[in-house]
Amino acid sequence: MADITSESPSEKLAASGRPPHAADDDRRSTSDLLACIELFYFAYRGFTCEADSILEQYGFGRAHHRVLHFVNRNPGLKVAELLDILRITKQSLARVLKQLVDEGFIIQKAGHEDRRERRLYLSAKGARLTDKLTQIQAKRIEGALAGLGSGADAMTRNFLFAMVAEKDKPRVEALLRSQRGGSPIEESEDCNL
Amino acid sequence: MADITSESPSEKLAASGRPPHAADDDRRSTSDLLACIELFYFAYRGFTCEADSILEQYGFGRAHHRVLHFVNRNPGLKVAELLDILRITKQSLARVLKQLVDEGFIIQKAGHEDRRERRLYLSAKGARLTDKLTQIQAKRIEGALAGLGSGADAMTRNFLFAMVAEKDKPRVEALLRSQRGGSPIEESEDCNL
DNA sequence: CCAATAAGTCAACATGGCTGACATAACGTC
DNA sequence: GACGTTATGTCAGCCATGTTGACTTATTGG
Repeated sequence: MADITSESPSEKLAASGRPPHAADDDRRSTSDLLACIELFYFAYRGFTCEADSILEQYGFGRAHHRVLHFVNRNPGLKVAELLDILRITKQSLARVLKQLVDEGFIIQKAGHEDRRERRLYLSAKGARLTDKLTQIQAKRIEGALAGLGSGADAMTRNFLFAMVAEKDKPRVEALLRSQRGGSPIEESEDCNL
Repeated sequence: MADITSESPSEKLAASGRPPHAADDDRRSTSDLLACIELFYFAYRGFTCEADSILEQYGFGRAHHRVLHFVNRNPGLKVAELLDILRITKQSLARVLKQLVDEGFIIQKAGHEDRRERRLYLSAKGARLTDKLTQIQAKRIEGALAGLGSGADAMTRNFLFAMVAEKDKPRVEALLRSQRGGSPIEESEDCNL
């Protein structure tokens, strides 16, 4: 695969005829970082666009997708936890959550310990849609990783985690742990957000 | 650095007490891909949030940032080209572009060949703001790459490029090339989008 | 009984997408 | 020089999804 994004001196020379000069090497090449900034924007667009077009068929948007995703990943999630993950207001969440519940994609059950809580679960219908969305995004990521060498997998995850805002890192770490750990979030003692 | 995101069998065992079983290894672990999906969301949020808070001080949003960014990267950009990069309607662009021009962050000049064209440039003021935004994002990316091994740089760019939607790839490739190539977009013969 | 908590709801507003329709100026051609 | 095309700008209105503030309801626990 042609390495489109790299800026090795030889390629720089070959592609543009401009000789590399010392100023380009201020730590990491500014040009490379600029390329990353831009790529991140386009990559995120690529990441979401296929799922968006499926969601559109259901009259849903990306906000609905997020709810489906995190409920899928954390069955029995409390509304308050979801709010904390998404960092939006309950009014914003309510709008999309209500639709998802009304249309039977998400099921709410009162908590058995504390009946004020509404634990969120996917219905079969909700699981079907979520699976479809997940598969399309997983496929794209898998395809992207496939072209890269071994270790790309872990390196990419580490890069992405490092990009997460500091204040979000503990939460994201807990989410990843609980999900790959196996014990559902509602039954863990130490993961109650 | 603790590798938070990896799912090596040993860690899986240590973290959750759940033994790894064969079904986890369907090509790439589904759990790892799910983690990537989630990480991409949180990472993009981390990527944008600092810039967003600066923009807010100016009464601008992410839409303004995109315009500033691409004009900075492609001085003399035509409105039509910008529309094609952003994939939004001219009405949506007009709203933010008008603000940026009215407030003196962006300068429009009629093209010298075709005077219908409005070539876009940053004013000194616009360049100052854009630099501030770029620096904060570049710093975050640099920080994220710093923790990873050598080669993370190129691998990350390649991963991100691979995530770009197929229909966008030629355009993104051209953008990267023109910018690292050196010849400004308005003077190149073969890059006229 | 009562204060605190989890959740839901109503109203209003901002941003940034969208569509459709139309205006203006400049270009190029017949 | 008239005319069709192109590049851009603009008006009006709609939608999705974020925000704030205020208030209700059900439930918990002291």
